[in-house]
Amino acid sequence: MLAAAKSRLYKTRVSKPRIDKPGADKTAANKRDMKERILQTADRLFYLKGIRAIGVDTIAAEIGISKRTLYNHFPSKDELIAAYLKRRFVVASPTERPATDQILGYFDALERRFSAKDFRGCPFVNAVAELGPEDRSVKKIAAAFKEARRLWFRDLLALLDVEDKEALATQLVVLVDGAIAQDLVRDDPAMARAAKAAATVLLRNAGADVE
Amino acid sequence: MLAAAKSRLYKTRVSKPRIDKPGADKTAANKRDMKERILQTADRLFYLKGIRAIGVDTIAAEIGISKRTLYNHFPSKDELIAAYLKRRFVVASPTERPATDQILGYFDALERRFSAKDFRGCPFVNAVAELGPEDRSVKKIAAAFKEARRLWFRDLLALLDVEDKEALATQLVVLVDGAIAQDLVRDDPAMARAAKAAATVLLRNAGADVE
DNA sequence: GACAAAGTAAACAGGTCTGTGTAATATGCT
DNA sequence: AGCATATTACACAGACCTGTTTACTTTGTC
Repeated sequence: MLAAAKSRLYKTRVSKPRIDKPGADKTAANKRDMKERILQTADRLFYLKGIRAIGVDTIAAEIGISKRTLYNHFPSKDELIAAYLKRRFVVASPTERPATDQILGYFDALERRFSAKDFRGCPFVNAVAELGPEDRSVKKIAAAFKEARRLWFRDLLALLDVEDKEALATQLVVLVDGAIAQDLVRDDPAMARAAKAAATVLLRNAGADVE
Repeated sequence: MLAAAKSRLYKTRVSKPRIDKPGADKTAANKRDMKERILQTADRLFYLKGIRAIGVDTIAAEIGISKRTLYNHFPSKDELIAAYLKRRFVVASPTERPATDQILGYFDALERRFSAKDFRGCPFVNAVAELGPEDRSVKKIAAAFKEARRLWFRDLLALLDVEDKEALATQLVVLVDGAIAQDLVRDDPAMARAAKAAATVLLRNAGADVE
């Protein structure tokens, strides 16, 4: 009764259902889940709508948690943004397939991504464009990602017998980012095919066996 | 005296120096100047700091005019953004130089722009990234610009004897935007050179006389 | 000198955003 | 059963943003 009497001071807070609220489970495992769930939602909204366009309120509301909980997992929006970008930092690992297949297949995968409804350009380029180059930490992550992808191409090129694999790898990432930028603005997945055609010419010109 | 008595109602507004305020000249010619001056300042700030990062207050304060004056020239910030992008919509006109020189020279010019202190990527791509693809008008202007540049390349290629100039023109703009995106993130003007080298290979492969 | 046009400062309305404070409540673990 | 911890709802501070209003001033022109 004491609790009830006290709670009358606070608007309409007597005893809410609170049945299947998302944050109900408080085990250590689910605490990690919560962080991951916040990241997943932030990823989707930041990427689709823009980092500046999405407030922390929106993210919390989308998950169904309070803003306070979000701030218990991430000390600031900046930290959440950094975590979002770090989580996007995934570079494909080389497979058993022939190197040329993997390189040219990358452009096929790109075209498939362009065709997806929820594609909205490169999250790293977008973040730098949105937050400005003054944001050192964001730019650093973005630059690291771009270099990692360049190295992925370079290591595949090393398996081939091409001249100047460093330069060629740089040209390939230029083609990739160019296709992405063009598709972002023009909504034309064929840009990936154009980039692939160019990549094919460059590979053949460098002495690789293509086709 | 009456005016003085009245004005006492308003804080500290008795008679300010107002000597060489920018908006002092009110001829029709200078009215155009004012609009242009607003656009110039908006351009610089929007491009360097980002459209969302700059408020209309900041622009007005930078010029030394009142916010009201700015709103007398542009009915809303959206209109100012649109005018900013339209003003950026400048495509080089073809010159007397040989077509290959013009095409490859474009990448040299790109490298020079990358090296400039105030380069910050493609204003159209940045605007789409910042404002989101839902902003139809911005995306439309951006797409039109990209297409205009592609046509510029295509018309130059038409002067050469190359096969499939449409496809090659697309590949060239992919290289241009790729170099821009890479430089934006990595601050490396050499990206323009990498794109130029790739363009050279593509041109030669298509049957153009290069070098 | 009078007047219209354009500009000015400053406050304001109404909105959004990040981040914090607080009291109450729910849950897992011992 | 009791305790630590996580979570909740909600209010709020403080900042900034777009756009408007108001009373007044400056300027060129007639």
